[in-house]
Amino acid sequence: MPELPEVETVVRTIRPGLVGQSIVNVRVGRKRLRVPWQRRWCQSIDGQGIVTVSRRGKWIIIELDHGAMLGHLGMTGQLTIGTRTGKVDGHTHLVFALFNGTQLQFRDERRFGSWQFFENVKSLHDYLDLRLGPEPFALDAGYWRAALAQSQRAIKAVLLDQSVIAGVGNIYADESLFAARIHPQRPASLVAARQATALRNSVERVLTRAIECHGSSIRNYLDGAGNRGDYQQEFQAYGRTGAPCRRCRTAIERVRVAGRSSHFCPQCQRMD
DNA sequence: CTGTAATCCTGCGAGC
DNA sequence: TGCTCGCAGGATTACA
Repeated sequence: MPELPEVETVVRTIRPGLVGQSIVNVRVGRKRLRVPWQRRWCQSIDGQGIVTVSRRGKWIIIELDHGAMLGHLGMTGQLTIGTRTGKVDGHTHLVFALFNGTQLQFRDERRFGSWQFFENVKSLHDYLDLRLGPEPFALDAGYWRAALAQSQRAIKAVLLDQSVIAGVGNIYADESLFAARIHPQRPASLVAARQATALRNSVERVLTRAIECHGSSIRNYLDGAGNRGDYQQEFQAYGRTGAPCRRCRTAIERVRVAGRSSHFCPQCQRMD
């Protein structure tokens, strides 16, 4: 569910309520998340102050006085700040009570999300650096050109590969490819230099605009205050199978690329 | 190094 | 109404 714009929006909406606060209690649900929460982490976290809240790719980093928590929203994760009396259902797996009476809650229907605690920030970043390429903003042109030139994979598969570029998911890959007029199945190495640059710019533009719209809410996504995003109203390709392309009226098609549904305009986005 | 499929889960809409 | 099927914003692993 959440890609970079949604994660960025969550971080921005929870940050003011978290920084400067301290965690006075941790409650853990029974059901296991993708990465099992270690009970001993509760001891480590209890009583700690929250120093910063940030994002790297689709990951959320909550830095504490000593150590840091690393979270991922998976497909259906919701991280919100509520009141201590607020309702939590069976899908709420972590509740961090704060000194001021509010609480940070993690709710996740499908439980593809995860939360981990690291004793020090360095080890957390080592963990991320192992998995993530550069952020998609101000992406180095040479790096991007080389990344595409040396890959025979479909261009969309490269966009979705977090170790090449961090933060792009299925929605924004489709939207960026549409904007740059590139067919999702086109081998990356065959994307011309001009097109590669166009794609790099499209990714940045699409993500920036999506952040302005507070992300896309199709089904589950909510920001840190429990509000939906609006970017779904601006989708050009994603989820528009059969609908007319907003540029040329040709019906949008859907194919499978890298195991994911991929939406594109067969007229605007040519294979050759 | 590829690509593909399966895996972890729950919920929803389509079709019968 | 109730059932089954396919699909869903992600990451990781196994396997051809």
